[in-house]
Amino acid sequence: MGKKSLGRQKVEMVKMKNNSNLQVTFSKRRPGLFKKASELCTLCGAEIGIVVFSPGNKVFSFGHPEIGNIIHRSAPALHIVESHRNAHVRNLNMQLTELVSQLEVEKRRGEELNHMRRASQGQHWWEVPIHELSLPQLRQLKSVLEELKRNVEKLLIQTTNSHQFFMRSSNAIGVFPNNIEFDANMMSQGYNAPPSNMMPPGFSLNPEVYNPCPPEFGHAFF
Amino acid sequence: MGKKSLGRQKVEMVKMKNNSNLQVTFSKRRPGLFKKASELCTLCGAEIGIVVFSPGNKVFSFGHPEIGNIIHRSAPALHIVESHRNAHVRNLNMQLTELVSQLEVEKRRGEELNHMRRASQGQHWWEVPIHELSLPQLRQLKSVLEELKRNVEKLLIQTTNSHQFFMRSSNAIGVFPNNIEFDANMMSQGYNAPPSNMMPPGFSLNPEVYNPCPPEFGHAFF
DNA sequence: TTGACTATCTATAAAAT
DNA sequence: TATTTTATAGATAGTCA
Repeated sequence: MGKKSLGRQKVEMVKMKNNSNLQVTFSKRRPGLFKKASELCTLCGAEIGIVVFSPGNKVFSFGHPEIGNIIHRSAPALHIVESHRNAHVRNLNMQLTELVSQLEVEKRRGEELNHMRRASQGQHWWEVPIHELSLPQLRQLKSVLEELKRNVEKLLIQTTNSHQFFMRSSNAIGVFPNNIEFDANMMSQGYNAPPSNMMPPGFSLNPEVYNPCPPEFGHAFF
Repeated sequence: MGKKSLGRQKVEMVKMKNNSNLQVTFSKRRPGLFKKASELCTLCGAEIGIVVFSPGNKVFSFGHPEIGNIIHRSAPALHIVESHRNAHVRNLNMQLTELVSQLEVEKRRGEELNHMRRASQGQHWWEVPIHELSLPQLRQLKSVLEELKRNVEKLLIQTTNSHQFFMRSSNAIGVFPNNIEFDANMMSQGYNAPPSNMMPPGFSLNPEVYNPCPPEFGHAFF
């Protein structure tokens, strides 16, 4: 009897022409990618976040570890400054997540707009909801930002206070290397910053979330 | 003659005990992961962003496509509202990247603090630079947020104007489904949002950036 | 879609260099 | 410690159910 199949064939590394093959390949390779990531997390203790926009514009995400694990893994008897820092990070994370979701919505809406334009060539291009949606979204964003700003100002004050406290209680300050530093210039030139993400359980804006079998990783990272 | 090597052996899917093996495995598998991602991008036209924190706390990132490509790939003769949206997204992205980098620095500092605490048990736990660094960082963040808020306000005004323009030029508004909607409640309950990121060329906060051979992808995504 | 199945390609653990 | 080699483990293209 002859061979049942030719088996796997080599595939040229260019965008696939056949669109249905492309879909199948994506559906097979995307979980492969997430599996590789999960293995890297498990074997090496790495922390990984991945976002994938599929050719059909669906969103898939992978993250390890879950945000909750990170927040709670700090030991109970921590130093006051560290808890301030944790609060700060937690706060930023929450606010950031909100910003990110705004962005995501904007992006998806843009894609929708593209689709509608392509789908209705010759028809009325203005028949899109974008100008309707922009106002409430921008207003929402504005209020989120205002709250974020207030929070940061509060933290600034708190940290100032604890800083002064340390100035009084220890003279060790200043002898350690300042190995993390900012300046305003840096910010305006652009840089390479990794994304952060947070996905509380029980709610999904839309995307499929990879929730693998091993307990080691969840669907949020930061 | 006997075999020169046993070849690849199966490895159990748990965190590796031997720390130097772990390092080696990470160094081998991380580029493998990025390669898989790049293949998925190339073959299927997917858009992917990855961030990896190594066991040694280095940061690696992968992104496709480059932010610039996304911004410029919109057709030249686009409708005014869409260009507003693009400006909006671009703006949010830039600001978000700044927030994310702040978060990243906070996170790394937290880990450092943990390391130092573990490393110097019984020594002076207050000998950490955290209370030194917090002030400039918080101040920096505050100014970034203020700028972000100003930008959003500006966009809010611009969008309001274009909205009014459309109100005058078309009566099609309102007949289309409002398929993306926010409300403040949603924001406070948490949701699943994929991260966004932006990494302009020529600058790196710290992390290694994957800059693969094929021209198809760069080191930024969004 | 959503998986099996097979044959083959690719990634990589260990050893050698 | 980094690179190359060896040989197996794992991923997946093509196919069909």
